[in-house]
Parts: sequence; C-alpha cells; structure tokens
Amino acid sequence: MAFKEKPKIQLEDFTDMIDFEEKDSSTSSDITEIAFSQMQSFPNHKYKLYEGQRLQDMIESIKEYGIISPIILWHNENGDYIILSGHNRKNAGELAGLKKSPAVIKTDLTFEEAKLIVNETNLRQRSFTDLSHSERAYCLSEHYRTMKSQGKRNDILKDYSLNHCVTPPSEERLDPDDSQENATSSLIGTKLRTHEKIADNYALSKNTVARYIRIANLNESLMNLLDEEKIGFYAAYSLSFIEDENAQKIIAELLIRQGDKLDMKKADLMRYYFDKGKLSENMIYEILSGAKNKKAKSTARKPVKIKNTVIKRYFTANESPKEIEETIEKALAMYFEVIHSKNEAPGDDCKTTWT
DNA sequence: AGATCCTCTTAGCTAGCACC
DNA sequence: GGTGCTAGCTAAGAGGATCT
Repeated sequence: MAFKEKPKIQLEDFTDMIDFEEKDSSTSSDITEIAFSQMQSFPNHKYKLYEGQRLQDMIESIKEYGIISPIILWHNENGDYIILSGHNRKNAGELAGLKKSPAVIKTDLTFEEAKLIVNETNLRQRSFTDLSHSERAYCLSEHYRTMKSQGKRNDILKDYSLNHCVTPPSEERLDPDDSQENATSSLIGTKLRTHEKIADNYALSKNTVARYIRIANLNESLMNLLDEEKIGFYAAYSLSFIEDENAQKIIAELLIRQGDKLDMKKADLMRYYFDKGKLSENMIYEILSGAKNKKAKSTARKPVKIKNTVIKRYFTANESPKEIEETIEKALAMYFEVIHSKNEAPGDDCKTTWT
C-alpha cells in the first residue's frame, strides 16, 4: 500500500493531537451509508473487540436503536474503506443482523494520521485504565512515535466529537483561547522529555511509560500471555530485551505448552543468558522448568546485613539508620586502627583475636 | 533517553511462643 | 499434639532516583 507524503508538522504534546480547531477544509465529512462488506479493519488493529456482556449490550442497543454514531472510514488511494473508528459497531451491527451503517468518509489522510485517529478515538471510548497491557503498550509506543515524528490532524477528531457527543477528557484540550498553543507547535525545544510529557497525560511515571514502550517490542503471543496474566508486567519488561524473534517465539510456545506463569526471576534469567549469547531453546526450557534457576555467581560483594537484635544492643530507637551507619563506620575505623597499631608495635608478636 | 539501581509496600511463608 | 497469634524473612511488584 502506498501512502502519500505530507509535510511534517511539529507536535508538542498530547493536546496537539486532539485540537478541535478546524484547519483542513479539504476533507469531506458528510454522513453516508456504507455496507459492512465494503469496510476493512485498520491494518494491524491492536485494540480488542468487545466480548461477553458488553458485546451483548451493544447488540441489543443496535437492534433497538440502530447504529446512532457513524463509523469513521478512511477512503484511501486504493479505493478501500478502512475503519478508523467503529470496529466494535461494525462487529455488533453484523451480529445484530444489519448489513450497513452510517459512516463519515475521510480522504486525504496519511497512514500516520489515520493511525493517530484510531488510537485517539479508542482512548476516548475507553479510559486508559480499561485497556489491557498490550493495548496500553501499543497506544503509548504509537503516541511516543507520533510525538517523535510529529504531525497531527484535527478536523477528523472534531467530527468524531460532534458525531459521538463525546466530552473531551480535559477542558484544557478544548479551550478555544488555547488554539494557538494547541495548533502546530513551536519549532524550538519541544521534543525534549517526551516520556515525561506522555507520562503526564496518562498519569503514569516516566519509567512506566518507558517500560510499556519497551514491552511493545514483544511478539503477539507474548503480548497475549501478558494480557492473560501468564506473564507479569515486569517479567514482560525483562523479556522485551530479548530482541530475537525466534527466541520470543520459543518462549511463548513453551509457556503456552506448560501453562505456567512466568515470574520476574525466570524472565531476568532469560535476559541474562540472552545478553551472554547463551539463550538456546534448551536453556529456555531449563529456565522455565526450574532446572536452571541461578545466574552465574557475581563477583560483586553482597551487601552485609546486621540483625535487629544486634542493632538494639548498641543503639536506641531514636537513632536514625543514617546515624547508626555513621557510628558503625567510625567504630570500624577505630577497630582497624587498633589492629594496625598492634601489628606495628615493636616486639609484639601476638595478634588480637576478635570473637 | 534509556537503563539500572534503590527503596517501599505487600503477600506469602515459616518459626517461635502461648494457650487449651 | 493441635490451634492461633505474632514477628521476621523473602520475593515480587511498583515507582522514583541516579547513572551512562
């Protein structure tokens, strides 16, 4: 599929993506009726369709009232009608026995713009916390990539908002006085701290955003296992460093076959052996089965712990850990000074023994 | 920016103890 | 011996701080 190149627009932050200011009058927005058979899913659509009660409710609603909110379609250069917003409505509509749906047809979009609309409309229908880990990873990595590459399209989102009677998540995003700010962003100094800006938008820490973006590197099978909680979030993060398609495939297959949950320890171990170039299929099997459960001994000294009963013997409850640490350090300095002076003392052969 | 380290919280497990 | 409570330990999950 060939996508047209459009001049790049710099994007400062998330508010830029959902600026409702009408800027592009070349895009048609009339509502028309399109047969479901003509509609195609967006390529690599990562958002899962409703299931269970939610789907049933949607089908019942469509049977009673029909599809009230038009599906947004992208009529691309190949003449295809690609769904930007409305995968669930199409699915439920078909199950309700309908053959067609009202639709808003969009033309003159780049693939990146289309993808941006898919992400944003999905986020407006469902809150971020409702999304599965894989959907969050996809959404954040796309958001990150878009902010890095820049570009936006506001008119479609305006249409979407009008057609769906959606209140934007934040007043700030719709503030008409803010239009200049929300429009194409300035060219200087706005690409810094991308993770932090994204983190602010989703109420996450920047580290969590970075972890989700890494997790987006996992293959589909591992993503599904993550969503099914067969892999912990942090275990998935460790696996994301295993940037080998075949290794990821083997891990997923073995996990599915064994039906076990992959914990952080095993995931860390796999990453460790991958980094050393020793993560063979056999090694993966051994790690998952528990036969291989320890990294090679580290040469780094392990931290020394002092039991609470010892601490209580020498320190009061008022003394902070820092004060205790300082006192222990001074005591050790005195101890080694005594040892040193005794060893140096002339004619003194006997060494002090400490028990 | 990305990776790693460190710290805090929580849950699960175990040992020790008192009581019946 | 069985039961219940408590304290202590460990590992995992989560997020902030720091390093490269």
